[in-house]
Amino acid sequence: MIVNLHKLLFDKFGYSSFRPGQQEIIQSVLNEEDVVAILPTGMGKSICYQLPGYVLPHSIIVISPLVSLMQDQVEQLKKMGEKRVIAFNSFLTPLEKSTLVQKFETYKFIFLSPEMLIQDQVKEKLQSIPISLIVADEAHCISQWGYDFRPDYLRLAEWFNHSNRPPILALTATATQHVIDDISSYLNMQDPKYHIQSLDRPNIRYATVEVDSQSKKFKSILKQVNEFSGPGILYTQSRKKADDYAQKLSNEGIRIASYHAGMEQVDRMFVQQQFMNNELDWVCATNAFGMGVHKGDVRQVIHDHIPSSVANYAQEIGRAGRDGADSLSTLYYTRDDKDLSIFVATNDFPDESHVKLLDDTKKAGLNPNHLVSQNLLTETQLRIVSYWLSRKTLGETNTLLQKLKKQKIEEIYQMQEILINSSCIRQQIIQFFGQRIELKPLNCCSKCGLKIEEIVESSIKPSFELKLQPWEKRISLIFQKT
DNA sequence: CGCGAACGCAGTATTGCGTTCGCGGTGCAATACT
Repeated sequence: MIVNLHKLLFDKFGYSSFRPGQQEIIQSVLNEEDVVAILPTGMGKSICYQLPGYVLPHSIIVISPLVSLMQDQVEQLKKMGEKRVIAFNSFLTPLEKSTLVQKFETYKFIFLSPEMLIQDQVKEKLQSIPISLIVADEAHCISQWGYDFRPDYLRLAEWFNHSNRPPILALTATATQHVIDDISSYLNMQDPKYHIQSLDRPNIRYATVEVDSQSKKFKSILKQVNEFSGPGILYTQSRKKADDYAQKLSNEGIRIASYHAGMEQVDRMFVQQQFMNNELDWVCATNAFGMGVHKGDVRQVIHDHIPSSVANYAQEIGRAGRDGADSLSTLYYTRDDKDLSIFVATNDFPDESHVKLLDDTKKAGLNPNHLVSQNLLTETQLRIVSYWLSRKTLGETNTLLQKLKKQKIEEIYQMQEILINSSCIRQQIIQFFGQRIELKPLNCCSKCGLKIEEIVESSIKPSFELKLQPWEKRISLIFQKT
């Protein structure tokens, strides 16, 4: 297919050149190859399917993890003048859904969740219309969520598992070899092309600070947020802590709000909007916050805990400095924090008793949903155990769940290891993704001479004048060039 | 599991000690209520 991609890029998107990787990915897509594309955060992943949309003749299916993300992307495409676009999700009424599903072929871009994708009426319709491309957006979710949170992520290939299916494009910013393997195998890819960009973010400095108590941690973080302005994201491990920090800092005059899954959807959207519009300088959030937050000038990301994996850590700190300007990530932890991280990660993990309970219930011909209403199983536990039990024997399911739980714990130890050993943090993160760093900036990380705690501790009480100074000046020491 | 807030206690002003208790992530779709 001969297409002037640069002209199309300029005409439709207003850009005069591609960012690294984009053109190769788009070319592969137009060559009808299966593609796994790994681009660092902020490197324009959506262009990789939006541009082919103007070349390819038929519909493009985009599998998206969050309804809010779908809505955003639909809005973005509509703003660009594309009307043939739909987010097919539970915001629609049953009547709207049954009407719209019949008109799928009239849409250029159809956004769907994995859960919606495998519903019978959707599945059947999609099998009957011409489709040019299937896109798995944020494809690491297959690996990250499929096994123990949203099992429908492991079922994406069910409806297109045939010989003349359209090509598939998987997009993500974070992927280890293991995740890449999961993506290509669960999407049933045929001899996929890999387009992998360097995931190193030289403009982000990695600070880690070990403190000896929770209260010290709390105080240091308050001080850092107070004295070094944002925009920034403060990640906590619980909803309550997110609220606590936000309230305390808000009382001290910081424009901050909390964000977590315990909040109403509209409030969450409002906080995200305010943050993106610079009406808030900080968001204090659980790991619910981040996907789809396209804000270039986030200068800081702070953690008050040990993230549940190196991949999650990389994802979260990667939300800083998308504009390429110097940014700082700081992780505060205590010696015991890993225990809480392990508890949180494995607390509701289904075990043998849950598997037996569901197996017995099914054998007795009873409705498993009663187990949830009787609080014997959580909804997630039911979904996970059902998924595996319907595909494996009781024994296999137990073994698998045990293995998954062990893996989750192992991932936390891996994360902790990065914090406590003496090697460069940047190097360790990049090695984790099987890559090498090209250039180490000065004051690269806490292991390479960055002393963030001294800078935070030595800073003078904030005054009106100080607060007016740009944040870069306050800690310019960190960002001296090599 | 393990932290820390809250409480009870002693005994009368404030603090300190021991114990109990609460708390801990991620989302879809659909349903049942206002």
